[in-house]
This record gives sequence, structure tokens and C-alpha cells, in this order.
Amino acid sequence: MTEHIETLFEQFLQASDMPQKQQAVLTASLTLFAEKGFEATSTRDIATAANVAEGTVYRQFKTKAQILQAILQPFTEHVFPNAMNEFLQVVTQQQKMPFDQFLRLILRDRITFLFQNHNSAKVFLGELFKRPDMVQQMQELFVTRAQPIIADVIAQYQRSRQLVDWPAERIMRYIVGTVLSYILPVLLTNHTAKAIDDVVNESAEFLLRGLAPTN
Amino acid sequence: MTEHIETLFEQFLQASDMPQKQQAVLTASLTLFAEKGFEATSTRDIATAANVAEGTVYRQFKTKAQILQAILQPFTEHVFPNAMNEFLQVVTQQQKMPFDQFLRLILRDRITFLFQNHNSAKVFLGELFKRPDMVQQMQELFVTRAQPIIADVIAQYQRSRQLVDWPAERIMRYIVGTVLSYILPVLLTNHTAKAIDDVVNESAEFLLRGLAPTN
Amino acid sequence: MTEHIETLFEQFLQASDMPQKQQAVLTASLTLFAEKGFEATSTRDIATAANVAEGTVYRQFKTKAQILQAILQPFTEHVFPNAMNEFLQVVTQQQKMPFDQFLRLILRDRITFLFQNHNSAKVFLGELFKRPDMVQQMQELFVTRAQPIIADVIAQYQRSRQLVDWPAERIMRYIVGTVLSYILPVLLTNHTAKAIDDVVNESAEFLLRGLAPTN
Amino acid sequence: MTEHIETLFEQFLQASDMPQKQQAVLTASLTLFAEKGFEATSTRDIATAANVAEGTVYRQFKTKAQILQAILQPFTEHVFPNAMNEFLQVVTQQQKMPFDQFLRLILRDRITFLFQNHNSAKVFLGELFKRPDMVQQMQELFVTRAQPIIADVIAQYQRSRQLVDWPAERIMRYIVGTVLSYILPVLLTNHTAKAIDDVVNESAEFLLRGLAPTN
DNA sequence: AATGAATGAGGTTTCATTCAT
DNA sequence: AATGAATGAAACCTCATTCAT
Repeated sequence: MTEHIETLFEQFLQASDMPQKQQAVLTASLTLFAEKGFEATSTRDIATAANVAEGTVYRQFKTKAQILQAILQPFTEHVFPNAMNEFLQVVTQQQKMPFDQFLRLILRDRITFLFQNHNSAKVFLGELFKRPDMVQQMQELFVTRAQPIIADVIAQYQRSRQLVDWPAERIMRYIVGTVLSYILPVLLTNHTAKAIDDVVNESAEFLLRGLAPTN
Repeated sequence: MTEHIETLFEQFLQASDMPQKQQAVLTASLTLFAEKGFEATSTRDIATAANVAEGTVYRQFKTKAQILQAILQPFTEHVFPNAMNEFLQVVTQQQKMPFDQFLRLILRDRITFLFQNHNSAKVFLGELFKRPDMVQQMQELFVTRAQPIIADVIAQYQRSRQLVDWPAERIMRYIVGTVLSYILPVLLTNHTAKAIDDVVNESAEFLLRGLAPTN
Repeated sequence: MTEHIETLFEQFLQASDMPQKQQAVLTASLTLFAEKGFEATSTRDIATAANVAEGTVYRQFKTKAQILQAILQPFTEHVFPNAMNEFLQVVTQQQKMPFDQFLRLILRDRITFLFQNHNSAKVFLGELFKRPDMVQQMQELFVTRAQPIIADVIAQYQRSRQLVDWPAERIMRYIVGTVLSYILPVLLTNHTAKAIDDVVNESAEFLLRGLAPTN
Repeated sequence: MTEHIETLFEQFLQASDMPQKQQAVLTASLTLFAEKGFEATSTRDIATAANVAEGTVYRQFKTKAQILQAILQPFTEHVFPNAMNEFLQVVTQQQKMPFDQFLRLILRDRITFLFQNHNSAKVFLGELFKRPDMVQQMQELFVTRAQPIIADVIAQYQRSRQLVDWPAERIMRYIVGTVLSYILPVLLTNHTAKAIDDVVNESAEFLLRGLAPTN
């Protein structure tokens, strides 16, 4: 049950019978964009890395920006929503699970996902900085789809006094912030991270303290 | 004692009696870099935005990269040193300050700085994503200059049982993560943030729970 | 006895059992060349307009220039030869035909041809402007093949005092100029022209006055 | 009192203090467009012919199409209207002149103009074939400005029985057609033309016959 | 100091044409 | 015969940088 985006990506491409060279273009682009950034990557770089003539880069994608879009699109249209759906299923089905177990579950899930896809995540986050529209889009997706369900779960745990009585948004904020504190260094330095188990245990330990109910 | 970078700019410029037009170049560059990123901003864009001839852009700064450097320089020169000064003051003079007061002090200081300079921060973070050398440089700066002092302060609070007995790096990580959870949304959406007081109080409340010593 | 080039195309294609798709290539090319000019029309444009794969464009014609040639060929092969045939018929068989009747005959013939094939004519003239070699070629064709015969006919009518005693070239010039004065507006604006009968009558009336013998 | 457009063009450019190299770009472009056509002329060709770096071509004009526009614009905006105004002044002031003298006057005027500017005229006419909007624009200019005045003059000559009683449009058509019959060969072959005097005399002779009043 | 024209290397993109299927 | 992917040369254009004024 891989969530490795590059693998999913290749499967997705093979399924849509895109020529192998075009796949190579996209794969090479993803790697280079992650390494050097979108602007610093020339189409000649891409052609060379993909072992392809320069004109081939433009057979399927009419502009360099469309290559980026083709890489980002499965992200925003499939990977992200799918991940969210899977995640939400877990959330809604296992309401009986104690909060600490539940927290570990989602931490493991998301941290694994991000560690596996740090290359894609790097491109994605890097672009997010210059594309307010993309941020907007993701935000709406989250607010309409995930927010209500998550808020519901949080309310349940608050009723059963397993979770501090703060607004759902604030609780989510700290969970995300804590995950980022482990992920960002990896994205920025490309150093291999700690073992996922350690990360999950550490962050869960911290969050359970910080989010424990008062008294 | 403002740390607003545009104010710092002006001081810096007046000190080095840099002509007004050059000031305009820096201000325009900052805005454009934050909007579109460094690579996507052309020197002609800068000249136009600064209401200056194209050649003028190159009078003070010999390359486009030097403009970026001039923008980021106060950032790198103030973000760590000032944080360290706070620590040093506490460590050397006011060792009796309780941890919660100390935590609020640094949180307020850093959050204020970041909110005031969110444009520069955006450029800074955006560049960090594609300049491993810059990350390296910041990391060394941190490890050699800040790390020892911070570790010392943390050890003190741990000895006086005001702080959980975790490695200094881990404690720093959560503080930074929590700050980021408030700052990143502002950088990505350019929406005005909450009042700084609220942010400081909320984040301090959370961190003090999460970082409270065991038993 | 149509001289409509699209009809000629079809005959030509059926004769050489050229596949339907190739026919589509030629038709599409003609339209696009007339609209945008030869150089501004890409082979991909042609393929798209002909509803054909890009490679198919090159099955019958080895280069893009050959497509143009195939389009212009019936034009160059019919515009002079047919005019000459009319002359020849008159000269050899019906030398008694009065000049005004003869003039109307050729005028009707050529004007009909041009109105029916205004698309091809547009391409033809447009190309003439940037292909001195083509002009040269047409000129030679005219001088060697048409000129002698025409001169002969003109001389006959001059001898019988039905035609002013000017050099053949000058007489031809005015006939062509008068025809152009009706054709060019159609080519440039694509507006539907007057009825051919009116054009023939008007231009004949004018030419017969201008070319009447002295006294 | 030159009407040589390239001279007027250069004067116009010098008046608008455009840098010399930019003038060179326009001059070279005009020559090359006339020689090879717009599409067949590369920006490198232009740079080489203007003795200028390739980037220089794009300093003043942002696209290749804008170069063409810059060449055509004085044509449609100044040269053409000015020529028309001068022409119309002559037409309206000298109403007492006999028709044959008047005809010679305008023939000489327009033929001289076209012979002098056959280079520009070639580019102009060549473009006319692919720009219905430009044709439309010229047409409106002519219809609104020239048509009424010319029609008036024609009516006067018709009243004094010096001119056949045809619609003004038809009479103009034949005059233009006859002029074209002398000009087009020059544009197409670039061969030096006959002496202007001869052309004027010949065409006037023909037109005076064709346009003589009935009886 | 300031201007803006000029440069030329290099980037993106187009396009006629070839080729494997 | 037909397809459409692939090619690579060359086109258009951008841009950081230099230079004459």
C-alpha cells in the first residue's frame, strides 16, 4: 500500500499510455525541479536528463509551465484528495480508539507520507510560495472536505475528556506545526531523517502533553 | 527598538549615504522578490518598479545576486544575533527569570520580528528551498554561535526543574515548529495575522504544557 | 467545362488514385495558405485542419513546398494554356469573329476562372510577391508560349482595323489591368463580387472604347 | 518636395530622436521584408544587416511583428493620409483645368509616388494580402475622406461633358487598374521601369479614349 | 550618479521532417 | 497507408550586464 508519489505517478502515467520518453521528461523534471527549482532548470537540462531531444520536451507539453502543472496536478487532484479521503475514513471509522492511539495513527500516516515524498513535497511547497491561487485552492479543499469531519472527531475526544478544550483549528495548528518541525529540515537539507518510529514517538509524546485536557 | 527591516534598510542606507534611488531599488526588489521570487524577477522589473533607469540598478550592486544579498543580510544578521542576545541577557543577568516569562519573551521577540518582516521572511524561506548552500551557511551559523548558548540556558532551566529533560535540539524544534504554525499561513496567504499578543499567549500556553517537566 | 480548381483537384486526385486523406490535406492547405500565407501555415496546422495525423501530410508530398506546388500546379497549367487555346481557336478556325465578340470571350473565360478560384488566386498572387523565381518562370512561360500567338491575333485584328495600332504588350497590359481592377478587391476583401456578366459587359465596354482604332 | 517614403521615414525617425542603431534596424527590416518577405526574414538577418547585436533588435520593439508595424504605421497614419490630402487639394483647387490635363496631373503624381516607393509599396501590398483589417482600415479612410471629393470632381467633368457618364466608382476603378498595370510588373520583378513621362503619356492616352464621353 | 542603449549568451519554443509501429 | 512520437536546427525572445554619454 505504497503512497510513494513518484511510484503512483509512474503508474498513473503508464495507465494513461503516455509514451515512455514523455514519462522520462516528467520524471526528470520532477527530480530537477526538486534539486534546483523550477526557474533554474532549463528545458535543455530536462532534455539531457531525460535522454531526449529538446523538441521532445515540447511534444506533449506546450510550455515549460505545463510540465510543472502536469507534475503538480496529480498532487492537487488525486494524491491530496485521496490521502485526505483515506485519512478521513480512518478518522471516522475508529471513533472508539483512545486519543493517544489515534494521534499516533495519523502522525505515522502523514509523516510516512511526507518522508516518502520529500522530493515532490519540496517542489510542491516551493511553488506554494509563489502561487496564492494554489494555496487558496488547497485551503478550500481542506475547509470544505476535511475541516468538518476533523472538527467532529476533535469534539468527540473533547467530550470524552481526552483532549484539551481548544478550538479545533488551534489543535490542528499545533499538530501540523510539530510535524513540520521534523519535515522541514529534511526538505531543506536533503539529509536522511530519523527513523519514522522515533519521530512518531517523539512528536506524539510532546503533543499528548501539550494537548492533554486541563486537570 | 524596531526590527522592521524596511526601517533597518533606511538606517543602513543613511549610514552609508546611499542615494535615494538605490533605496528605491532595494525596496522594489524586496517587494518583487516576495511576489514572484528572485529568479522570476528581472532587473528591468526592478528598474521599472523603482522608477529608475536600468543602468542605475547596477550602480550600487554589481550583480542581481548582490541585491538579494543586501536584502537578506539584515535578516541573517539580526535573526540569530538578536535571539542570542535575549538569551545572553537572561543567562548572564537575570538567571532568576522563570521559564514561562523567558519563553514569552523570546516568542514575542521572534514572532514580532517575523510578522513585521513577513515580506523578507517570505523571500528568505523561498530562497532557502533552492539554495542548499544557504541552508548550510545558516546551519553552521546556528550550530557554532547559537547552539552552545541555547543549550546552556536550556540546561539551567532543566536543572531548576522548570523544563522537561529532553535534548536541547528537541526542545528548540518544538518551539520553532509552533512559531511556524502561526507564521507560515501568513507567508503563504498574505492575510493579516492575529494580534501578536494572542499569538504569544496561545503558543506559550501550548508550549508550557508540552515542555513542562515530568512530574 | 468547369475550371474550378477544387474540382480539378478532385479529378486529378481520382486519376492518380490518391487517398481521400491526401485530398483533405490539399484542400486544407489551400484554405490555410489563402488565409494566412504559405510561411505562416505550419504542417501541424494542415494536419489538424485536414483531420489527419502529422506524418500523413508527408506521405504524398515530400516537403511542404511540394504541397504548395501541387496547389499551384493546376493554376499555372491552366491559366496560360487555356487562354492560349481560346486564342488558337479563334486564330485558326474563326478568324472572322469580330474583335468585340472575341474580347468578351476571353474576358468571360479568364474572369470566370479567377472568380471561381479566388482562393488559389490569392495564394498565387501572394506567393508571387516573394518569389522572384516564380515570377521569372511565369514570365518565360508567357514570353515563349503565349506571347507569339497573342501577338499574331492582335496583329490580325489590327490589320482588319478593329484594334488600335499599339504594341501587343501595351494592349495586353490594359486588358490585364482592367481585369485586375475587378479581381483585386475581391481577393483583398473576400467580399462577394458582382455578377460575372456585369463585369464582362462593363470591362468590355471600357476596353473597346480605349482600344478602338484611331479614326 | 520628395515623396520618397524611405527618406520621409528617416526624417521622421530623426525627428523622434530614435537611436541610430534602431533606425538601422528599421531600415534594414524594410529592405529585407521587401526582398524576402516578412516571414522569411529572421531577426538574425535583421541584426546582421543593421550591423547590430541580436538583442538590440528587441530593445525598441518587443516583437518582430512590432517592427513590421513600426514600418507600416507611418504608411497608414501619415504617408497615405498626407498623400491623399495633397492630392485632394490639387483636385479641389484646379477645377478649371481641362480633364485631360487633370488626368495627366494625377497620373503623374501617383505613378511617381509609387515608382519612388516601390520597396515600401511591395511590403505594404504583400501584407495587405494577409490583413483584412488593414484593408478595411484603408478602405474606410478612402471612402470617408477621398471618395466624396473625387466623386464631386468627376461629376463636374461629367457635367461639362469631358468625361463619360459612368458612376464615379467605375471610373476610378479603371484609372487604378491602368496604373496597376504599369506598377505591378515593377513590384514583382524589381526591374527598372520605363520613364515616368512615357508611362504617364501612354496611360493617359488610353484612359482618355476609354473614358471619353459618349458622342 | 544616472541614464538607457547596446550586448550576446542562453533560454524557450516552433517546425519541417523522419521513423518506428 | 496511416499514425504520432521523436528529432534537432533554427527561430524568437529575455535578461543580466556593460558602456558611452
